[in-house]
Parts: sequence; C-alpha cells; structure tokens
Amino acid sequence: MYSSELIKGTLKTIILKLLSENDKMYGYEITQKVKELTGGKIQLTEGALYPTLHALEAQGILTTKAVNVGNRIRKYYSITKTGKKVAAEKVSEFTEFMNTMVYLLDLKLNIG
Amino acid sequence: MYSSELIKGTLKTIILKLLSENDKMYGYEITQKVKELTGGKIQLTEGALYPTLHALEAQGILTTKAVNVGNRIRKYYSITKTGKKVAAEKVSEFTEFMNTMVYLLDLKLNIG
DNA sequence: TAAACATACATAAGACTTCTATGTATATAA
DNA sequence: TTATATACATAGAAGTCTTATGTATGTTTA
Repeated sequence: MYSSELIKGTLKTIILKLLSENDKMYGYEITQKVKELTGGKIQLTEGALYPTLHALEAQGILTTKAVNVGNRIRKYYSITKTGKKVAAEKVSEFTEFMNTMVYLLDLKLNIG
Repeated sequence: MYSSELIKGTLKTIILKLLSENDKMYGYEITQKVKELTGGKIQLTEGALYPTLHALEAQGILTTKAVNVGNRIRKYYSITKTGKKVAAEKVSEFTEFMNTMVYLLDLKLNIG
C-alpha cells in the first residue's frame, strides 16, 4: 500500500478512466477492481470514494441507476458523453505530468 | 501549468530530490529551479514551500544556514544523512507508484 | 450456530496539504 | 517612479482524504 500522500489527487482520474472502459460499475466494484489491478497497492477508501462519486454525478460527469440485487441496492455509475471528454483530458494531463516528474526526478520506469 | 490537484503530494519528494543532488539550496532558488526544469509546468507556491521546508527542518531531515547577501538574508537548506535515506525512499516509492499508475491507466510515456 | 468476513451503501468530524492573500524589505530594470 | 525580481514569512480559507461510525444483508468457517 502506497502512502496516501502519493495517491492524492489521482482518485478522480482513476474512477473516470475505469468508467471510460466499462459501461457501468458500482462503488464497491470500483474499489475491488483497483485493488485487483494494482495487487493491493492502491486501496480506495469508502470515505473518499462515495463523496467523489456523488460530486461527479452532481457535475453531470456520471449518471446513476439503482438496481436491486437480492434485498440489497446496488448503485451503478455510467460516464456521460461530457464525462468521457473530461476523462480523456484528465488522463492526458496526468500522462504529461508523469513525463515531467520522470524528467525532474530522473527516474527509470519499468516500461515495455 | 498542471492543475494543483495533480501536483498534490509531490512537493516533499521534489524538494528532497533536489537537495539530494545539491549541497545547499535556498527556498527561492528551489522554486526557480523547478520552474526551469519543468518549463514552467510546475511552479511551487511560497505558501506551500516555506511551511514544508520548516517542517522538514523540524523533523531533522534538513538543516539550515542563514547567509547575508548584501542586506538580504538568504536561508540555505541542506539535507542530512537521515534525510538522504528518506529522500531515496520517497523517490523509490514514487517510482513504484508511477509504474502502478502507468499500468492502471494504460499510459504511454515518453521514456528514453 | 455463532462469529467473522464480505458485500454495499452512506456520512460526519478531524487532519492534512495547498492556495490565495497579505506583509516586510531590498535591488534592479523600464 | 513604477514595475518587476529577489527573498523571506504567515494566516485564513479551501479542498481532499482518513478515520470512525452507522445500517443492513449474505456467506463462510470454527
């Protein structure tokens, strides 16, 4: 698990990227997917995730659809057309930022 | 200039890396060096920089030496032996984190 | 079968980091 | 003489995230 300091500011980018590639996902599913894809190195907390999802919905970047699964409610999130643009911008800005940091910190990444 | 959201959490790493490679630097010099190295894309603000430098000094990671330049005081910061360890850890953690993000976001960086 | 763990949502209080604005003061360029 | 650059610093506000808590169901295991 990385120190929270490092992960700061990346939550929205991660959520939007995942929802750009999946028609719909629910909150818990997002936490599990990120945990799985990062080998447990990034674990989103509910206290950060849910308020962010709500904010993205309020901004028209995501839409929701509540579904009953057994007796439980599951809230699916989907990205809007506007949201896809925002997602692409966020990811590309993050890419540029990482390139800058790689240069600034003189890093050697394991790419390829 | 990147959105501040992205840069969050990287300030300490940047400062420590620069001071690992330079015997001594003063606050204003750090802002200028970062601005120069990143082509203006990362501009550290004083409101974030100075409190961070003070905190790192309080933690024994940095030491200071005030020098008179003309009629002005310049406060040079140097990294301690303990600080160098912390710096190396921070940079290596950041490297791992970036590798994780590159995989998670499926990014193509301009390395090499 | 009771306890523990996983699923699934949510919020509130506090902590931490950063931004904006402000303040002080000198030196230099337009 | 006005603006810009150098050089430090802090206070208040804003934003993000953590920790803790709450509710409720489903499943595994001792």
